[in-house]
Amino acid sequence: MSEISSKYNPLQIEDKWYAYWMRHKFFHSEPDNRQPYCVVIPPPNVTGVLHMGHMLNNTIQDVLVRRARMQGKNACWVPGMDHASIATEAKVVAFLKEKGIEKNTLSREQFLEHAWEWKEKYGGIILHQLRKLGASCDWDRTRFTMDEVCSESVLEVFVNLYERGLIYRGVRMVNWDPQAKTALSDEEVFYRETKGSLYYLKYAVKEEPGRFIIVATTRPETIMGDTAVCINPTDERYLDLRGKHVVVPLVNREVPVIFDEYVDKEFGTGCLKITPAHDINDYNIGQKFKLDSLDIFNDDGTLNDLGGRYAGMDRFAVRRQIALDLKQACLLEKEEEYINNVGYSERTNVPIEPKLSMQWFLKMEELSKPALEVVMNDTIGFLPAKFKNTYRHWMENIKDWCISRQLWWGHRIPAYYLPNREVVVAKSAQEALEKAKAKYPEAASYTLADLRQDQDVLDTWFSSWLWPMEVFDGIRRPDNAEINYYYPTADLVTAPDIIFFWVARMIMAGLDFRKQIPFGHVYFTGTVRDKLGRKMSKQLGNSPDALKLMEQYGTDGVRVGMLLTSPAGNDLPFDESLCEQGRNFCNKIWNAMRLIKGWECDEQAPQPPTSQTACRWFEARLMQTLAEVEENASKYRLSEALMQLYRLTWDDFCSWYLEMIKPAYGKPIDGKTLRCAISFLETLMQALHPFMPFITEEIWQLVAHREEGQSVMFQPLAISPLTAEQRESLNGFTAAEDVIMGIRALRNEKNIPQKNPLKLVVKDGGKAAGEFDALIAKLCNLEAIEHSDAALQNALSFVSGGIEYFVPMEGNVDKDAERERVRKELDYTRGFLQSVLKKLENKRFVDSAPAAVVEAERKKQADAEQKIAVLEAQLKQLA
RNA sequence: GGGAGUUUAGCUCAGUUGGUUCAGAGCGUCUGCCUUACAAGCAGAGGGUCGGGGGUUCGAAUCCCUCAACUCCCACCA
Repeated sequence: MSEISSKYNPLQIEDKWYAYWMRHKFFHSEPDNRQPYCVVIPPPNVTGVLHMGHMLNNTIQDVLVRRARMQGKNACWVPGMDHASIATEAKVVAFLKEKGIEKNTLSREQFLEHAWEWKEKYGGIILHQLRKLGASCDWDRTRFTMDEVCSESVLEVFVNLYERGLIYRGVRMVNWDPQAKTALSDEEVFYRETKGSLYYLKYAVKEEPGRFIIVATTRPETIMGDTAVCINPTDERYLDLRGKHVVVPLVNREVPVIFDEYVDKEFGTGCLKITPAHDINDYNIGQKFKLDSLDIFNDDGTLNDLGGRYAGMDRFAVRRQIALDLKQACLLEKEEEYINNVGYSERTNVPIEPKLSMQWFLKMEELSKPALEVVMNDTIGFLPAKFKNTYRHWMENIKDWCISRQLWWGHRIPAYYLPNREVVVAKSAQEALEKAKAKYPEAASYTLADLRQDQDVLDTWFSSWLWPMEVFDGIRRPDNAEINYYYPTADLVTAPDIIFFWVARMIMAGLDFRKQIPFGHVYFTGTVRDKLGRKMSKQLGNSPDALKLMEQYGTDGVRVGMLLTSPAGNDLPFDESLCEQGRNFCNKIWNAMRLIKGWECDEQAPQPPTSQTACRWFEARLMQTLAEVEENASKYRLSEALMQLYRLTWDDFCSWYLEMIKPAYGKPIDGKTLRCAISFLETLMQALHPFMPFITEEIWQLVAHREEGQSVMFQPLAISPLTAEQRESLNGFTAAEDVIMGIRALRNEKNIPQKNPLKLVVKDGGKAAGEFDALIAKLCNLEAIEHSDAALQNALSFVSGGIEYFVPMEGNVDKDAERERVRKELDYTRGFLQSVLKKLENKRFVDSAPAAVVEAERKKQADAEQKIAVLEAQLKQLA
């Protein structure tokens, strides 16, 4: 035994077994005639590094996949990466900047060259980190959302949807970064409370000379773009202005007064200036009232010609200047400090400017209907189900999806503009040219050089929404053997914050292109938070280093730590002490193995009856618990399943069973018991393997001779229903356990060390000993158990299962203390009996409650009465 | 502003159709143990009027109403 360390040392063991699994291609899957079990990974960003969210998410996937694999299913977990256009482009831009290269000095082609180079060199680190986590992915199938299959699939889908009239171009307000001179996606804008001023401007009423209305605005520099002033139709202060006009100050342009509910009567003066080109709400109102849209800014944030004498000045300079000019012209009523939420560019940290631009959209209404239905009717099961509400709310209010992004890294939109100002959508320039020629007579002379491809790329999600199909090349070759076998996939594990971005859209794509749901269940993980309940983020620096954690506590320890406290949909308040608990569990298992391996075996020795009882009992316990574990796991209650195995291993196996069969110090163990113990340990390793893949493989391999190529991961659990004998054994143990705890409590209370043997007298009328008696004697160090029909003097006593037990004491027992103890218990039991009787005396209870419930109350009554009789007798003895 | 959710022991959470097993688990705390696999351990103990109030019921952590606190998502603050 001495050669095995008393501490489990995960480091070498983990690498060793991962290499072994890879060498034997245990994770590789090919279609065959077994039932498939397929999971596609939520593809991490190609730029990503492993963080706690990935740890949780991928651990759960690995548990599900390993369980299925062990059950004999053809398990296939497909890994991959997302090109993540925004995040990656930002990274590459920053990387180039460090090398002194500005993005806007590069051509698109040059930039993409750098980007691919960067991707090859630094991308995909996370996939290697997932191996450290033990992820049993089929690495041969690794996909990238910008590889050939995905790129072609995306183009095909785009063309298809365009031809069906579902994709169209439209105007939309985008976030413009005047410094970077680029549009930003919503994700690249962060909002910050910013101190500013609220300016109260005087607009003259044209029809009533001398009358002014006051408009409050934070952006006086946009008055050049005003095309109306809007008032709430229920605002009595201004009802008489209906049909009238006001004059924009300084600009001296007449604009109509319009009325719309949108305006908040309480805010400012209740008058809102409308600048459709520079505010999304104003734009919507402008659409509604068919107002002109005056774009007053240049791309760099200076004013254009519409700015009149302010043309060429920067927007903020104009704001200051206009305030002064208005004041001078007596058109500024007042100016007050005001704090509002301003959007800033993540890239340049300057306030973004809303700007109208032409974008591509996908119509969602038609696609969303069937996708809503399959979730509401549980064809796709959401775990937990509460996310069905969230999903429904979104799907019922779905808006068209803006799919274009003003970036370079991504799938370029396959739209080609022709000299005749028409647009053609096709998978390639060549096809576009042919389409153009077929459609427009004047295109006969066009060449490829006349085609101008759209500059924008597609939203990242426009490729990931095809992910479950793309990974099997199911878009380009919809009838191939793999997609037919693996699709629909079984389970998807993801975070709830991308339920709309990703989950909903995969369902729509699956139903639309394959007429089949993409997955059977969606397991939503929670958010990993720190002890203070904050989200883990780079800014806060409150995220532990995932790799360091695994090094420190062992991968299995970290996996257990995370899983123990993360039921589906619940946040995971992460605390390193959880990993410590996981590590301690590994150590416990390790030492159980050390104990068993350390026993010398004597094949000639007969099996002691105590061991026979113990083995019979533990087998029953094992079957009972494994059935419950299966029940929980099949309902995706993984935390609960793991906790049950934790207690089965720690309490039942280590604390009870091993103590029961442990031979006397230095003595060998009999062969039968040893084989039993090893077989139980093997079963435990199988059951724990999906949760703790490394230590279970190590121990499974250590406790018996294995051939090269064998693995615990393919050993299905054999769970049989409990027999009558097994139930009896479980009951016997429960009774024995109570007696043992009684004796231990006694020892504890009276400070009698375990090594001092005691005698136990059972007042059961001289009945024969039960099969657990010998075990009680062994575990409590009793020199004898005697059965008697009389109470004992000079002894400590306790009651268990309605029977009195005595432990004779040398010297005198403190009768007063004993009496006090018995009286207390008697009082409690009488009170309990009272409450039971109260129920039973209630006629309405007896009449209306189910028979079983009433019966149970009657049994409680009988038990309590019996116990009271015993206690009363004891009290008499002590008197 | 719109929607959803949560509230049970010091912490993190179970608790399925209202009723046996209903007030539970793990961790932490406290007490006693360096006992021969493990001190990353062993044996015990304490701890909660199930967020407040009201109602339905023979019976409520569970169903209804109401109040309060917290969290998340979406939209947005002229």
